[in-house]
Amino acid sequence: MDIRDIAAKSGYGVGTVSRVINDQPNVSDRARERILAVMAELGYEPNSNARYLKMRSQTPVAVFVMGVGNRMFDDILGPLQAALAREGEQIVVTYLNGDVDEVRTAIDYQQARHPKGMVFLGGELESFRASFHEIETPSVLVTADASQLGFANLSSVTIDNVSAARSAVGHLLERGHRRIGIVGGNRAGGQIGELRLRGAEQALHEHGIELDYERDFEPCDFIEVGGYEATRRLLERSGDLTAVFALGDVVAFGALRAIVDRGLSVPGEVSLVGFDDTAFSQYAVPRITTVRQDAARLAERAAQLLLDALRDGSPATHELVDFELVERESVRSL
Amino acid sequence: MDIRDIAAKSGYGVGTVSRVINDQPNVSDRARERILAVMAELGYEPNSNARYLKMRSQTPVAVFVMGVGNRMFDDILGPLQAALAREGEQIVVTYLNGDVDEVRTAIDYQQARHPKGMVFLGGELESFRASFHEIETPSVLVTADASQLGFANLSSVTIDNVSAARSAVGHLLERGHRRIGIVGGNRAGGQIGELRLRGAEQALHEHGIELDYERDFEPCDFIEVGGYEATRRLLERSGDLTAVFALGDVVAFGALRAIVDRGLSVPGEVSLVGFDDTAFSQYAVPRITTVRQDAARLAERAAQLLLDALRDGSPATHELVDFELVERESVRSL
DNA sequence: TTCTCGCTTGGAAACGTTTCCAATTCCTGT
DNA sequence: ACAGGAATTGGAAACGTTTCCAAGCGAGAA
Repeated sequence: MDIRDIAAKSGYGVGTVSRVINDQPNVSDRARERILAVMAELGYEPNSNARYLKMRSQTPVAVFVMGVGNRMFDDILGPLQAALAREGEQIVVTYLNGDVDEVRTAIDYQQARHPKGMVFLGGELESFRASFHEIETPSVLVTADASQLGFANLSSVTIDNVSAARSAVGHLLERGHRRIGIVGGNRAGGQIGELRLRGAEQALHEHGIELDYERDFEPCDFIEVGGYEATRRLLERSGDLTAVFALGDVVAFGALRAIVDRGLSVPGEVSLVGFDDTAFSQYAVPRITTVRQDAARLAERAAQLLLDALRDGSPATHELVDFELVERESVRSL
Repeated sequence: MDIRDIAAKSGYGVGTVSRVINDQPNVSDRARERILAVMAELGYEPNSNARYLKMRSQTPVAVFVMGVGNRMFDDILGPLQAALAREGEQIVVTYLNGDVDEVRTAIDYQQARHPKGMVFLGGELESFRASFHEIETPSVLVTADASQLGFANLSSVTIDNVSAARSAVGHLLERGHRRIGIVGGNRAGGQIGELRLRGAEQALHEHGIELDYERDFEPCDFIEVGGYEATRRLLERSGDLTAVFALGDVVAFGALRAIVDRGLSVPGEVSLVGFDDTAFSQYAVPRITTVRQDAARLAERAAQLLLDALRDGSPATHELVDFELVERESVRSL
């Protein structure tokens, strides 16, 4: 069924029908009414491919979520969608679980549809350096720092991960902790993990302690089981740890369980600080001290950056949003 | 840039170029090579709108996630994407957070693009009865029961929620609990909550107890804060509760916190059982007894049903997958 | 040489829209 | 009654592909 069918049946021309469909002026009420009626009667649906073809218009903003199961991303996704929707921009999200080929395919696929813009949630972007440099679609990285990654063509909004991690570990240090284990940040070298690790190292260094990677650091993916296993190994290796810094709340969740499984209590024997301030750290028993990354604000700024680029063609920008150490119940003073 | 530009520059006709693009036979190696070279040189990218228009082909499978932040959905999404990808089907996911208008818009939008198929994750479908009846795109509901909802045109895969809930509450009953509070399932009447509630009621009934909705039931959304608030209210109202059944693990997470905040211990003073078996219940302290809903299997079956419908036009089917009560540490025998 | 047959190739038509321009109709003021 | 302008309308052209049919070509058979 065609716009021509509608035209024929309604007695008007295709031009008029098209104008009705697109809510354009210069159509008499009579015509509009009649045409709408016929469309309803025939159950007509415009063909969006033809439409997009003709309008040279683009498909909605494509959002890529790098890693499923990290609550932080869920928290960002909602506000992001809301902020974009407010300006009439639809989003289409693709979930990626890290496999390089999969990511490539997905990005290529979406790129081929010429999305208006793209948003990347999450950090394991290193392997895509090559593909990313070619991107000219307005794009923003959320939670990862494009400038540090060397993508001058992409915007990004993130917190200062190294400072944030430094303050988290600093907090532990101020409370008298000296033997601090660090868990999270995956081996492959995700940017986020790396930056947070660097912050931790700095804090330690400022207190005259050099981080012993071999002994006090255990990498893992940002997923509960990763945190659990990594912490288990860490604890096994160095029993004298008095605190654990998890590079993400999901990881902290696993860590908490691992600590308890070892017969230790939090914060009684081992203190724990997380990162992100997702629902987990707010509701866990005990409530977890963590670094708050404001998901809503991140999302909002990302949306704004994208919108700016879409509307005025604003150049790629890098933006930092504030973080905040939120003290709860999982850290004990020594 | 056009397929015609490629044709002109390569010295071949558009037909041949098109055949090269689509990897079709009947093209000499010489031609193929030359055309590929020109395409690379000019950085040509086929216009997918034109292509889809002409091929009357459809956009990828659209997945709708009804409610962001419920870990269960994340757990399903990964395997679902994987299973579909294995058969070459891409997915595009839309996140919905329950607002009726938003859902309508999103579904309309995706429908207009004529997706090959659709998948709905989650249950608050009641308000869309009208729209759903008109769907003729192969679609499957995951986690919700299409037949009970009266959508003969949709497939669905789910567990038997009422039996599962019955066994969960039965477990509590067998352990001697008599004063059981139920929390979760939202007021608006999501199917899932309703079914689980019914199962709980049955179990109680079988033990000669009639559920007092006013006193022992507190509805809430499937989100941590909902579980927290609802449980707080419940506990305030009836202090003699000896167990709480949360209609979802996320809810149980909030419930656990609320119980502890009241100075009660789990399972010492209050036992807790959840539903879903997401990472939360496995890693929580204490580990939560819950009803296992096999996310991977759910996803796999859903993918298969959809694929069948896509390939052979198999009719809508309703499928049940097994559930399992997994006993952990949050239930005490009285 | 001539015929056939199979592989390549070219290009017009079609997919379902929007857009633009020209044509028509309808008012309004004189 | 009529001119002139505004509002409405019709329909051809164009968007960038794929598809189909006809045509070209060469090689092997007769």
